[in-house]
Amino acid sequence: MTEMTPRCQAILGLVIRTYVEKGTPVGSKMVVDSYGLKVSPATIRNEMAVLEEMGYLAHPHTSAGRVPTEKGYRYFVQHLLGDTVLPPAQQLMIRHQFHQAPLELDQWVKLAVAVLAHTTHKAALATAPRAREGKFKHLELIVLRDTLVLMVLVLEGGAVKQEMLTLDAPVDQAELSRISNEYNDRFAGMSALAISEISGPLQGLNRRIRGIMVQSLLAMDRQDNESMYRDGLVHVLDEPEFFEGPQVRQMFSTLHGSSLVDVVTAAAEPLEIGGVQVLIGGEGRWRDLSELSLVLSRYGAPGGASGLLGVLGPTRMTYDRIIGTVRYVSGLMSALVTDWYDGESNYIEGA
Amino acid sequence: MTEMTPRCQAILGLVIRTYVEKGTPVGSKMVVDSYGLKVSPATIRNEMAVLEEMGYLAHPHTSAGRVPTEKGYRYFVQHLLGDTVLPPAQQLMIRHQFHQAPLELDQWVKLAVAVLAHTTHKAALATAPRAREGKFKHLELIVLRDTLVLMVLVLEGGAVKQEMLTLDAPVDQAELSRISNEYNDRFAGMSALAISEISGPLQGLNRRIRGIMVQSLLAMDRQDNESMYRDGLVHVLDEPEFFEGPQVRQMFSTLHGSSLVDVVTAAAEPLEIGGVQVLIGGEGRWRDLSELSLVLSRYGAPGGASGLLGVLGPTRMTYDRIIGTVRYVSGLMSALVTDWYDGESNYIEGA
DNA sequence: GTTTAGCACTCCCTGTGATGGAGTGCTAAT
DNA sequence: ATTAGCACTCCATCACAGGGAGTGCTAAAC
Repeated sequence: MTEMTPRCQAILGLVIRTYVEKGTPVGSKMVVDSYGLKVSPATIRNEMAVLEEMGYLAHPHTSAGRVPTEKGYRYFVQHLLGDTVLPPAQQLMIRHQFHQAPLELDQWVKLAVAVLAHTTHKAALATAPRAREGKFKHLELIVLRDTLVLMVLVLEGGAVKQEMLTLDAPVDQAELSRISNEYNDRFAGMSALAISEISGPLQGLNRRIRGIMVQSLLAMDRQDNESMYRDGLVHVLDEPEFFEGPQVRQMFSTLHGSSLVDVVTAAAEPLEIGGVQVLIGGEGRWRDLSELSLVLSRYGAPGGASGLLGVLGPTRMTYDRIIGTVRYVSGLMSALVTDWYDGESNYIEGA
Repeated sequence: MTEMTPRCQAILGLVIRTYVEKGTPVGSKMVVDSYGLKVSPATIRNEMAVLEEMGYLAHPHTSAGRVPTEKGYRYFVQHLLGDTVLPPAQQLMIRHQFHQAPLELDQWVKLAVAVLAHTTHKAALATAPRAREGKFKHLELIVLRDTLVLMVLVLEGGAVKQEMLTLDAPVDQAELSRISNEYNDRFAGMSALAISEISGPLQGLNRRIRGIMVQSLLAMDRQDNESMYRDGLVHVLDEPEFFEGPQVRQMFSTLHGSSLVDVVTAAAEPLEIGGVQVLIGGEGRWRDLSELSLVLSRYGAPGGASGLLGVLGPTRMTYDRIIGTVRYVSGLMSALVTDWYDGESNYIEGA
C-alpha cells in the first residue's frame, strides 16, 4: 500500500507531466516513446496498473490511457516536484512589471493579480494586506450639506476608509473640525481596545464616530467579497476541459461568486508568510472546486499585516511552474509590504 | 421596398415574439397555431417570403423556419413595440429593492446594476454620475510618513479622490494643515478654470497639488474601465446561443474587456437624461457585439451630473420588457440623483 | 386577386452499423 | 523481472438511411 518503488514514482511523474502537457489520457506507448525509456510498454503497463490500484491513476474506460487522480496530483506535488524556483528570465520579467509600481498598497495588489494572471495564463486572485488590528492615525470630518457629513478615517499603514453620516441636526464645518482635531490629538496611534478603554459613555455624533472608528479598526483583517481582487478568469476558458456545456457556467459562478472568499480564507488559515499551499480539486471539502486547483500563498511583513495571493486553474496545471510563480510574486509582495511598514515604523520612531 | 402592409408588420411581430420565446427558427405553421390566426400557413409563408426579401427575416437553410435579422429587430423596436411600461407589480419589486438604499452615490449605482441584472436576467452595467465639470469643495493633506503624503480631495456632489504624494523633503502635519486650510478658504466652490486663472506660477508641493486638483476637476466626466460597474455576466451563459464553442470566450472578453466602455460611451453620446437607446448587434460599428444587443439609458439630474446604465444581452431578447426595466430604473436613479443634488444646492444657497 | 390546398423537394437531425485505432490485460516465453 | 504476442474492449469517426419540419410552387377555390 505505502509501497512505492522509485520507478513507480518516476512513471507517475512522467504520466502526470505528459497528461498536463497533452491533455489527453496517456498510454503506455506514449510514455516510452516520449522519454526514450529503455523498457517496453508492457512494463509500464504493469506499473501503471499498480499505480491505478493505489489510487494515483484512473481509467476513463477500458481501452483508454491513464489520467491522474486528485490523489495522484497530490503525491506529485508533495514528493515528485522538482525545482520550483523560477528561471532568472521569468523572474526578471515579473520584477520588471513591478518596477514602476504605484505608491498605493491596493494598486500593488491589483498589479500582483494582473501579473499572476498574465504570466501563468490562469485565473488569479489576491487580497490586500491586513493587519490583525489596525491603529488609528487620522480622522477628517467634512460637511457635504447640512445634515450629511463625509467621514474619512486613515489608519496606520495608509488604509483609508470613507463613510457617510447623516445627522439629525445640521452642523457647520468649524464644529466638525474641532471634533476631528480633538480625536487626532487624543487617539493618534492607538488601537481599538485602547480607544474603547479611554472613552467613557458617549452620545450623539461622538458616539457614532467612535463606533465606526472602533469597528473599522477591528474589522481590518476581515476579508469580504469586495476586497478580493480577481483577474484572468477568461484564461480558464482556454482549457479544453472547460470548453463546453454547463461546466463553463458553473465555473464562472464559482469564480465570481462570493463563496470563493470563504474557501480561500479557510484554505489559507494555516499559512505562514511566504508559505505556499496547494489545494487540489477541492480536497473533498469544497464541491465547487471539484475540477479546480488553487495555489495560494500568504505575503506580508513579518509580524505585521498580511494578505493572500494565488492562482486558480484546472486540476491539470503545471504545478511546478505555477507554484514557482506564486512563491516568487509572494516574495516580491512581501518585500514591498515590509518596506512600506519599515518606512512607517522608522518614521514613527524618529518622530 | 418601403411597402409594409399592416399584416406584414403583424407577422413580423409575431415571428420575432415567438423566436424570442422559443429560440428556434419559427415556421409558418408555428405562427398560425400559436396565435390561432384565421389564415392558412401558406398565406403566412407568402408574407414571410416578402419579409425575407426586404431583409427583415432570414433563412438558416432551405427548409428551416425564419429567424429575425438585425434589421428585423430594429424595425420591431422602432415600430412594433407595444407598451414598454413595466407592470405595477414589477415596478414595486424594483422600487422595493431601492428602499433601503445606502447613502453613497456609488453604492446606489452598484445597487442599480445588481437590480438590473437580477430582474432582466441579463448582464447589466452602469457608470456613476459625473458632472461635466467638477467644483472644488475640500482638500485634506495627511502625512503618512516623512516624505509620503495622502491627499484627499472632495468635490461638490460628494465625489472623493485619494492620491499619494511623495515629496523630496520631509514635511510635518502642521505645515500641511496650513496649506490645506489656505486652499479650502481660497478655492471653495470654484471650477478648474477659475482656479487656474487665479493662481500664478507655482512650484514644489503647491504645484503638484494644484496640478492634481485641476486634473481631477476636469476629468470628472471621463469614464474609464475601472469606473464602470458590471454584473450578471453569468446570465448570458444561460442563453442557448452562447452555450458552446469559442463564442463563450469571445463574449466574456468582450464583456470584461476595456473596450466596452468605449462602445457604451460612444453609443450613449446622443442620449438625453431619461432617454433610452437600443443598440442591436453592434449596428455594424462594433464587431465585438455582433450577437449582442445593448439597451442603454442616461440618468442624472437635469443640467447636472449624469451617468449611464443599461443591459447587455443576446440579440434575441425581450426588448419591450428590458427597455421598460431600463427606463424605469433610469427614472428611479434620476430621482435619487436629483434629490441628492437638490439637497446639495439647497444647502449652498441657504448657507 | 387574394387565399388556400396539395405536393414535391430540400435540408437538418437522429439513430444505426461498420470500421479502425489506441490501449489494455493476460499468458507464455525469455 | 521483463517482454513479446495477441485477443479483447471501448471509443471515435464516418457513412447512410429514415423521419420530420418547413419551404416554394402550382393550381384550384373563394
